[in-house]
Amino acid sequence: MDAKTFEMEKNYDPKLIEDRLYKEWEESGAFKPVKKEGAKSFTVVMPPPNITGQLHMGHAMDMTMQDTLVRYHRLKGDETLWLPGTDHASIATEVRVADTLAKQGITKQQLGREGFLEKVWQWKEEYGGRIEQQTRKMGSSCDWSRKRFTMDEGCSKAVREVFVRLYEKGLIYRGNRIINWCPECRTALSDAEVEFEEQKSHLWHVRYMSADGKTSVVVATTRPETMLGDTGVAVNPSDSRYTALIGKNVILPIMNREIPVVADEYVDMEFGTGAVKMTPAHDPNDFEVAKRHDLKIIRVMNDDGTMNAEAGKYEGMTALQCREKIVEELDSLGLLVKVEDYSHNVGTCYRCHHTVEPLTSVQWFVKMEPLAKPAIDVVKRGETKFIPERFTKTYYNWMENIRDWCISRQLWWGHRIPAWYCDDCGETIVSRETPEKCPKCGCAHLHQDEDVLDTWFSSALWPFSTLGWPEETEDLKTFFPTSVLVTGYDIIFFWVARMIFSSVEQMGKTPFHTVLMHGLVRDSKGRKMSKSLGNGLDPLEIIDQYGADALRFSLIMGVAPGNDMRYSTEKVEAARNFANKIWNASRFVLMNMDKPESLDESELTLPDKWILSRYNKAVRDVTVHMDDCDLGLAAQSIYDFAWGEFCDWYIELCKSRLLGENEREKRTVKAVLSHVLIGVLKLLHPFMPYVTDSVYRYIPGTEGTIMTKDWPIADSAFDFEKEESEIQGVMDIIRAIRNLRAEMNVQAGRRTHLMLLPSDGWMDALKDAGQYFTRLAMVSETIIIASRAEVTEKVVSHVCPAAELFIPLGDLVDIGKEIQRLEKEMQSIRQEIARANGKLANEGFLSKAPAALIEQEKAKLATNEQMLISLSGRIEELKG
RNA sequence: GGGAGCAUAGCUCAGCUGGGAGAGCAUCUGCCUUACAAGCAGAGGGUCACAGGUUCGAGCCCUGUUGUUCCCACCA
Repeated sequence: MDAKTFEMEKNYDPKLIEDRLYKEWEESGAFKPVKKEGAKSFTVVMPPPNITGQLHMGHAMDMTMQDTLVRYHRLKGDETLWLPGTDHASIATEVRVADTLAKQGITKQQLGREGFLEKVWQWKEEYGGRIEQQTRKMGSSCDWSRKRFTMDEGCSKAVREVFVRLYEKGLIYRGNRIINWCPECRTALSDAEVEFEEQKSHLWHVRYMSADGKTSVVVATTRPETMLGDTGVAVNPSDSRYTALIGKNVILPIMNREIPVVADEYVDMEFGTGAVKMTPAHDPNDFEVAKRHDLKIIRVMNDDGTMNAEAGKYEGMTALQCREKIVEELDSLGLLVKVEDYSHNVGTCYRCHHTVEPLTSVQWFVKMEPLAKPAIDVVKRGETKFIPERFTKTYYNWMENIRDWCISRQLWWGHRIPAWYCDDCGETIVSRETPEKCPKCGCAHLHQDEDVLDTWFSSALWPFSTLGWPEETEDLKTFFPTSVLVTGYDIIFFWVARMIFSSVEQMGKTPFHTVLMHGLVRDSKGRKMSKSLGNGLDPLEIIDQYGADALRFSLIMGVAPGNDMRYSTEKVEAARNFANKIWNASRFVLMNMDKPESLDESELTLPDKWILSRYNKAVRDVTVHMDDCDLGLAAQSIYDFAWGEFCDWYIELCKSRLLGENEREKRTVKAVLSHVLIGVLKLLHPFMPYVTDSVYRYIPGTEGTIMTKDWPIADSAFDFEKEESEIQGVMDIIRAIRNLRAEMNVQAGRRTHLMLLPSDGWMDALKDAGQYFTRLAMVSETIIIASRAEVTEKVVSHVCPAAELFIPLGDLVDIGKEIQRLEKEMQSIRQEIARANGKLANEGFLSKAPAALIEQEKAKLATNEQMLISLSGRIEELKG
């Protein structure tokens, strides 16, 4: 036994391996791209986790998929870069740090902007590294020397550059428009950042008297408090109930303000009373109507969600308090006509989940229409493909209906908007550099816009800002456009779409040719993992228990792209078992090897040729699936080959020669074993990097890490179609023997004789197969017979395509039951024959099915007919 | 209101351009057979939601129905 092998424990223990191996990979520079003549580049940018974040199952899946692709391409010899980084996560981080400070009794305001930002940077230093360490634990082979942060110097420069360019093209503007306002976070939000949730409420019907006091109109509203800001009532122009009122004024109750009745198509005659109160400052639709009819806009709410001076005596109340009071007052005035139960969707903040108030405010916007169109076109032209394809539709749908993007946030942590205002003349200056003086009036009284940018503004530039843009760097030239973007379908709008239009606009190209989507990792009951439910699982704990390879494999195998998956311990255990299987198969091979052996084709026997041929198939399958980004299928292919064919069959089939005395045979077996084992390790390495690399190093003749070796290529010299079907015949016989033994309750340790009557053409394949039956089917002696007449003992028998087999079992055999059993077998063969005959009698099938398929059916039919003859012959004998 | 996904073995899920339904777990039987009990061998278990259609042939393609999940829109 080789000294190296002796070190191998009986079970694979990830803890002894992972950290040490990762350190070695990283320090050796194996994660860095290697320039090679003629090599293609393969680039993945990591979706940057939040600096406040901790690794969760979603990240684990994301990282695993990326690493799997990256390791595959590295093995294929591509110039491969996986670029890691973190996101400053403006609002999330600010809220988080502010909360922590609040617990210490400190407010943001006390610290002031500078002081607060200092705290956040400290926080970043303290926690920003945490997720990096956790990413390492996953085995992620990203190039840490290139790691980036969305607020580092380069990314900040890219942000300014893009902002200024868009401003200069008129695609960024500042305006007073209705936006989503989170009173809790005290900032504007984009449409994408609002989540709707259904809430039970009421629909209040309120009577507004006409100015002349002769008539009235009843409006229905879910938000009575906003009536304080009403500046009109709208009805549908074709609504005969209200024709007389159009153009007249009504009196807004409580405020006693005269407001006009206008006609607008927006109003649905069927809903409510068919008359809608218009509150342009607090409702997006009303805002649009107001613009068309030149209605006044009166904001009645403060930024903190309380009522302002425009609300008169209600000033200072929260919206809800105000609602109660208003309803009371309307009731006492006799203007409350009725109250209906009503449930409707209320917008909430995606960060703090408090109710979002639509209100008018001066903010910065990106004009989307001119950006959206070319971004749709690149996908239509196939320059970026979504996997699975259905997400293309989601993308189009969003892009085609997109509204302008509100990008300013009333926060401190983030990229400050590069706009300055002249205190003297009011000029707005947007500039890459901090301006010294006002270009219009020449004064130096400038102050910068207080706001920061939406965090997704910088994320949108990630595929090129991380590569050095706007500088023309080597990396940018080599690695842009990137290859595959791996991310969850939940951030198509936030991130993927915005990267595409930003890249098309700034770089003139799509940022990646493939978007590989994955779903959510849910808990075992199918619920979304979340902090509030407390059902989240810590990937690090799983790694601690089962190893990183097991976790990785469990997140990949059997998962279809874009589909949600349920996490289950059983799955991880199964993956852990597979890692152990690989470890032990390797251990077996290595126990019997002390030096490298080379393959000599002339020495190969039936099982050798079979496994080499099957191995070729595995190589082809895995490669195709990897190229298609079908990681789940690729993993399945390796699993099936490694366990189901290599371990279960080849290793067992080769043992008689390997443990025998013939040195030449031994060398051949060793050569085949190591050839296939090394191949399996390479195929599996992208999925299970640790166990594969640690085993690889035990193999005689290998040097260094497996991760920088070559991806296997199927060698067609080792395709053996004939041997594949021959061994199929042998395997059928083995299975039949095992089956018969089990059925007859033969003691497991008892060996039995075997008599074989080969079918036509099978003699060659079977004449040396005795060794396999001996080892795999507890056969003591195999006797090839020429006719059934040679069977003189009490036997059980079975018909396989390759042979009829007989096992003498003496008194265990009950002739009556044996006849029954054989008749049952005959029955199923008859059904098969009927099925095949039916097909072959079908004119349509014969004329339209592929020739190969027809031949296959004919062959099967012939085999089955042969088997039927044997069976009925045997039954006749038993009966006679 | 619009769009999408899912429905396959007891459970969780695969199933590539249509060509005899698969895996893991669970269940039952028997095995510590010198790589592995985290293992080996054997067995049972499915009208591929339902109804039509296309086709020589449908789990897969088309139409509809039912159930379920999600996304978008936001009729006050």
